[in-house]
Amino acid sequence: MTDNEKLTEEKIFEAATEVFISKGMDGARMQDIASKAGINKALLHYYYRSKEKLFLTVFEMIARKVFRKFSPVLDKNLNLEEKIRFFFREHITFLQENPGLPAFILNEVNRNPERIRKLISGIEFEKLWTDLYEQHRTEFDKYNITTRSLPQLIVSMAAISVFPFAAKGIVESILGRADIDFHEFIEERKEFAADFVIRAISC
Amino acid sequence: MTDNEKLTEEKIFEAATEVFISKGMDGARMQDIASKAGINKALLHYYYRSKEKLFLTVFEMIARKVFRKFSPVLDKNLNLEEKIRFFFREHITFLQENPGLPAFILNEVNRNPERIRKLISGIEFEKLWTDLYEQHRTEFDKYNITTRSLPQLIVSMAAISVFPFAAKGIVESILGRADIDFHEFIEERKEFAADFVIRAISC
DNA sequence: ACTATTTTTGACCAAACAGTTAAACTTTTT
DNA sequence: AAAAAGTTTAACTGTTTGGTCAAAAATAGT
Repeated sequence: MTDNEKLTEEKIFEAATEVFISKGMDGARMQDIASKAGINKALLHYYYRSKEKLFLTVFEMIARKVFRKFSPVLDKNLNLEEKIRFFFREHITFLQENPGLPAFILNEVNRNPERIRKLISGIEFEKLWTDLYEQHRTEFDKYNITTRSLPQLIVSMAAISVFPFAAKGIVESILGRADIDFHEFIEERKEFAADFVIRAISC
Repeated sequence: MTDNEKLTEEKIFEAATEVFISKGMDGARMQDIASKAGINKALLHYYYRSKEKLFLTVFEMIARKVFRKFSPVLDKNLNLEEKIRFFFREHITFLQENPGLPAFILNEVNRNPERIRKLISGIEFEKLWTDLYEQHRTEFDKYNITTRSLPQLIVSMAAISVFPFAAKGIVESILGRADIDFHEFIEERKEFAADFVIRAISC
């Protein structure tokens, strides 16, 4: 039955996603994934031939999901300030719902750098830079953002958004000492981050 | 010979540090560490009883090294702006020399959150916050930095400094597409980051 | 109802792995 | 120089792991 097949394959994929995110490629056990999916270990290899193949499927899907979250910024018809607010609101909300993704991706990319090359080799970055530049040429001039400093700005924005989740354990621990709840901190961060960046560029 | 002993133990520790940083706890193999140290695998267990013990020794040493790098900011007799410049210059330079540390620590803390609790339980954060506040009370008032926004600011500064290294593979790849060298990018970042933060708070 | 195909399982395998042991070798102590 | 203590090794062990296989169970095709 092709209906059942979809179900099983999906159950495996979901279980694998969970286990890989929390344990990483090396720490994950095929038996754990099978158990979590409520099936036999042999059935895992029936659907996905090897651990490597299963991992790659999961990793690509997650990476795509994450990187996709950066692009809506490009086609929104907003001015630079609105775009920055839009980005932090949407992106941090996405990470709130998927707090484990940054650490997972960062770790796996570091463990095997070729993975990222394959993933981003399909993206037309040249077009991306130029598009962004075209869209906000006058504002970039006004704010003194040059070809040289734009990457610094973008990496900084990604950092401000992603880092608290990538370092969740540490940040959570330290905030706890000051009686600050992580969730509250993140909620406030959506606005703080936008204000912060906008002030930084508009002086 | 206690001289030889030190040498062997040190050789093991150095080899273990290298392997653990590049492969992580789960990915590291005792045999690899032994080979890299130029010794027998049994000798590893003679000096450090188990993989867990060896890892913990290495991890604590690295974590201490990293966290220590945040504290000099507190006892330097500089005004807030100078301190921010000092922090980014020193911290980014440190990460330049140890580019693998952020990803390693972030990953291992995520993999086992209790580790961090033990580490930072010894630090007096309450004193740390208040010290910082005492030192720069007037400047904080002037810049509108409140008890509420200070943690946001500090996490943002850590993010701006650490993230490019934690996500080195990704950042390097994307920069490469725009013909920007990672090392150059980092070199420029020391000043960019300081300017960025100072402008963000002084408006 | 019978056959062919697909899905699922339990039992198994070889490789990899952390850790052990007993003996050889080296250094220190007396 | 002999005994004691500390260091290093090769060979081994028990377990965990990813992966296989043949047979059973379920489903689809006729």
